[in-house]
Amino acid sequence: MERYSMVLLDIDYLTVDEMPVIRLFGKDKSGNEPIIAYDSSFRPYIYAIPIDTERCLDDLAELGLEKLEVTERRDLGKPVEVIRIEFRHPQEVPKLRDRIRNLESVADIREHDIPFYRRYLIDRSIVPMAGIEFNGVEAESASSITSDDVRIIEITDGIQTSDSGFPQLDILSFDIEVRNPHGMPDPENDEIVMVGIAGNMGVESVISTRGEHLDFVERVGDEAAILERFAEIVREKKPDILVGYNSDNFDFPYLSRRAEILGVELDLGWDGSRIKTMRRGFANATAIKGTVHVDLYPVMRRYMNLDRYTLERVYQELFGEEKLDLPGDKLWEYWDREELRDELFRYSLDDVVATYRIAEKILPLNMELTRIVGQPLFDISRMATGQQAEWFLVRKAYQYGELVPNKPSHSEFSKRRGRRAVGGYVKEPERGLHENIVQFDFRSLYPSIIISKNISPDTLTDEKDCDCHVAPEYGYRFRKEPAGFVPSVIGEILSERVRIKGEMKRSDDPMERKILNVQQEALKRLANTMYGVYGYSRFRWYSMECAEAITAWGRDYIKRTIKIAEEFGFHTVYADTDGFYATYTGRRS
DNA sequence: ATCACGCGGGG
DNA sequence: GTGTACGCGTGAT
Repeated sequence: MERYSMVLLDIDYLTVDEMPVIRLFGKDKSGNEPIIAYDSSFRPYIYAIPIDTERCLDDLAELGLEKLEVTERRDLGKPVEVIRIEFRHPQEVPKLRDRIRNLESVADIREHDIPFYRRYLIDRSIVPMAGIEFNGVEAESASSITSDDVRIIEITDGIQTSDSGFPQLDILSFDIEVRNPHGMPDPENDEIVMVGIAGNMGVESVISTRGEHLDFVERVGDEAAILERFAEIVREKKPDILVGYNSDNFDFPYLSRRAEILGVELDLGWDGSRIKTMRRGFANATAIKGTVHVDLYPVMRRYMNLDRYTLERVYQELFGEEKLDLPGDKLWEYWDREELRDELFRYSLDDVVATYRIAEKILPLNMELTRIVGQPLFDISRMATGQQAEWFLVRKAYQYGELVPNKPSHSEFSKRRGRRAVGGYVKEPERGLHENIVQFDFRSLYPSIIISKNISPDTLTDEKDCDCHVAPEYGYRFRKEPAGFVPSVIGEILSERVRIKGEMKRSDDPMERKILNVQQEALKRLANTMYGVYGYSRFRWYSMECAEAITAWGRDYIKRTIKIAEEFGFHTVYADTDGFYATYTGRRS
């Protein structure tokens, strides 16, 4: 047995002999070698909140459930007795949970919809995009499905985070060009003419059947060979991250269909598996086992606020420079006409390099969010900020011994949907040019209110004679003691941020300061998200009372501040939520 | 006012 | 994959 350490990139599970086996995909920190580590020690479980514990244990045993443990957790702060029900396989959970929920001895079931790999990350206290270490044994021979450059390790025990340094990530970006003479590209008819790749692994080229006189073009025989060469490069390089722009919904589905038609295998997974495109609601997501595929389009949509999110627009906003842009419906002519073709090659290269540059700029923040939230980068990069906040809280709930609330039912969801908390106070700006403007604003107004007024679903109470904070306008009451779940978590986030900012001030290494700055930025974003999620209808800790109380206190604070400023001779010309602008008149009111 | 519908990105 | 899912603007009624 040996101690292994690696950077954790991705996670999933397999079924071996009907039992689940967690797979951890990572890279050895020193040699940068790909590793797949198997852990067969983890089992799925859910909680039942019993009405009658003894009867419930009998009823569960009757369903064939043997591993039952009576234990204590808190439910929105209140201690409750629960039965932890262990299953043999994750897929038993959806099969049995309705029957368990419908038992007369059961009041409710909890944590029955936490994906198995997420449960593992939370319960084992490990996070992706960070170091982990474990005891294990090297598998005798890498199985036939796995290429020989991947080490296979069976984890025996002792998995934990390891805090040694984080190596430079291998990032590869890609982008395809299609010859589509009849409107939108149709993979049934329109061939792929170029695949551009760029990254920090010594790659920057366009793979194509033409362009032989251009030094950045790698020329191959036909379309199938373009796809094969692309697959070969990805398989050989095994980048940590593969990025595209709208690649979930365009490049990868298109590549897959063309590969199918041409009989090419897109087996890019470290285990030799094919890329897999999944339907995720209204959109797709393409996954590669091992390498993390990040589609920058959904990431950029969340990161900036623009009218459009085309690659050109996003690039211009981030770097202040225009990139080469050709009309999409004319690209096929650039391919067909020899005198224009070089321009198409340059456009292809420009696109893929732009994609890489955006990745370089935006991934550090997403890596930090991944480490803080503790779920895979693949998921984090496709999650709305509310979802990120929720999974962060799910992890915290485990640490605090709190039960995770269930997701709202369909009817609950539609009931919530129409409701919206009144927003911040806005005083419409006075027309005209104002001189000598003074600006006042609150630092992290909403997070501060949540903490100082202890606003949390578990501190909200109907008791009249409690030691409570009472919300203005609404009169909602929040117990002062003990600290609520969400305020505690935000408190942790903010104090961690203060610690990092202190470290940043002390550091004189510009590289280190930059990293610390991204970390504190990620924490700030998460703290600011926490307020909004109370009013987000799919949120597990949804509370319209909390959402309304926060903005009510916010309005109260800013109005009172404005009033005091006016007593000192200021005149407010514009106010919005957490700040206002004023002129100094000297007239005390 | 309320509701169904369609779009985003990609070529 | 312990699947299964957005949010907004538009035009019609």
